[in-house]
Amino acid sequence: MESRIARLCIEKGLKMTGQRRVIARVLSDSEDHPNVEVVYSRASALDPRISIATVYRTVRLLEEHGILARRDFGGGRARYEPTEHGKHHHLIDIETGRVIEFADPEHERVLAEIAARLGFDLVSHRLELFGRRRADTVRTATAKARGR
Amino acid sequence: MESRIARLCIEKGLKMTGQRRVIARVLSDSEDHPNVEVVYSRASALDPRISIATVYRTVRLLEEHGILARRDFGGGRARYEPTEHGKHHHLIDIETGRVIEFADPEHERVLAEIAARLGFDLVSHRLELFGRRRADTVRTATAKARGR
DNA sequence: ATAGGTGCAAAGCATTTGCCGCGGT
DNA sequence: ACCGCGGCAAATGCTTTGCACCTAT
Repeated sequence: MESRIARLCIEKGLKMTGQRRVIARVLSDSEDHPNVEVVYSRASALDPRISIATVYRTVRLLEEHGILARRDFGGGRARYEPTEHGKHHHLIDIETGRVIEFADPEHERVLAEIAARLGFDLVSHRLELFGRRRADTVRTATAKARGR
Repeated sequence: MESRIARLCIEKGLKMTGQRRVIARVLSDSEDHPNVEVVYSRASALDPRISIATVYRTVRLLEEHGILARRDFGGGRARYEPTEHGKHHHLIDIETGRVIEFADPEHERVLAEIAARLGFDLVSHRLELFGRRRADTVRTATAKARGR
């Protein structure tokens, strides 16, 4: 059966080749924020006749069509996640590189207000927190957010 | 007379070569967020015997010593600004690339709280807004923020 | 004197692209 | 059949580095 991202591609009228279907599946199934290298190795496992150039071309295409979002968590490689994944931001554990997602709807509004005050319409924004796990951490309900 | 950044270098016990003095001066005098290429050309104008490799090495050194902050405003090149420039964030005009600085002290606290809630100490963060100038913009007191 | 800085050119790394044969629609 | 896609390797753009010489301290 078609993966969620493959279905989005079809909706947009993109040509569905074997390679794209595999890459779409990998991305649909990923629960983390893989970089191109990782997408490539996962895709290769499903179908070895895929080149990394195609992965680069495909993630770019998907990004241009608003299906994927490109992220920069430091480390010099772009990382990707499906956009239809709900509004959230990222907290990167600087010791392990682990990425934790969190939502803060109120933030959005505050940022738009700041932009408006400066005479701008907010088009997009980037917000990443870099933190160190506290030694005395008690696991709370919110801390359950799945690492990605 | 020594530039502000040159003085910081001396305080830290860094060897002050002619090239470093020139680069320090360029950075001290810059009111924008230059990338390495721009720092290089400004430095070359003051003293042509400077290589771009030295600029790369120097901004890196200054960053490691906390004198410069590296920024990423998109476009694939790192940009730099002195750290002792007050806490602020950046709004990038997506049409012109112009960078506008704004401060929002309250933000800091909110972000630290979010991190704490997730069990982390906030070490650093990244916040950039990307916006489009509003056609009907009336220039207000806050809009005077100098583009950088 | 000597540890460290500099210039140059080459290497690195992530990403893009030209070319040409191949495959979806 | 036609146009776009994919593989490969070469190109690109930013940044780093090896090496031999030079300079602050």
